[in-house]
Amino acid sequence: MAKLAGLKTRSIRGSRTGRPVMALLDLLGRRWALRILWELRDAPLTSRALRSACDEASPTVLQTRLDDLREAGFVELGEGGGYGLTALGRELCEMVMPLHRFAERWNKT
Amino acid sequence: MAKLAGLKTRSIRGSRTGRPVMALLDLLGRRWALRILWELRDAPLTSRALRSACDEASPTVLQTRLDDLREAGFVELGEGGGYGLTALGRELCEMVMPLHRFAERWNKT
DNA sequence: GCGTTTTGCTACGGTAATTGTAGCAAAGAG
DNA sequence: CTCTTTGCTACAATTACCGTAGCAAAACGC
Repeated sequence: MAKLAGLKTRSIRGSRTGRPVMALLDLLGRRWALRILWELRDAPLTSRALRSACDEASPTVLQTRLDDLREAGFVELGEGGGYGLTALGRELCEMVMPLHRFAERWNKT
Repeated sequence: MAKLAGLKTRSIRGSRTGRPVMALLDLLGRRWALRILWELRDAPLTSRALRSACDEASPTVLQTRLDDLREAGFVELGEGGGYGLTALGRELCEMVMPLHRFAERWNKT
């Protein structure tokens, strides 16, 4: 119910302001969203493997976020099982990648 | 208390895994974090102006997130009042900017 | 076939984060 | 002094999230 309620109250696409960026920032601002994109960066993972990669995060949120990302068209569930990035998702992931180098330098501040 | 509890349970820098990226993804994954960076992209804003820009978000979270971003060194409070990005924050913001164009295309999917 | 393992996914109670409204003290302007 | 605006906080209510356990279905081995 938490999932449905979340999907009802929040409007991913178009958001309240009508500006697409806001909707995207809203989606990426939810917990584990960026992390999931990050972990799927170079290979699809099964739901269980993804959970392990995400520091054993609760399957409840992971599933919810996976649904969000799937509805947004960034993630898809392969027919042979396992979650992977779509073409659009890979494109988005390309923008998240530079954060790696940045975080390294940031840590030394 | 929510703020202090948040800062206690979560460890922004270094995080649980020790990898800086995870700490950064964790920080940016909190609500309004990305949005705040976005709204401060080209000019400092007062706390009230920022609130208006963020769709009248609750000042409680905004303040908490502002503290988080300040502790991380991305945002600073100018002596004349008003929140602005630090040099590091501007650098990070440069990586968020491309999301704008991307979101426009994404909306047409 | 039958059991075992793994898949994606969900129920449930507890905890933490977020919301929304109201308001404070301090600093500046008139 | 009065009025406005600053950054910031209290408080209760709602929502999101966590952690454990477990389900049905599909794929394995035998």
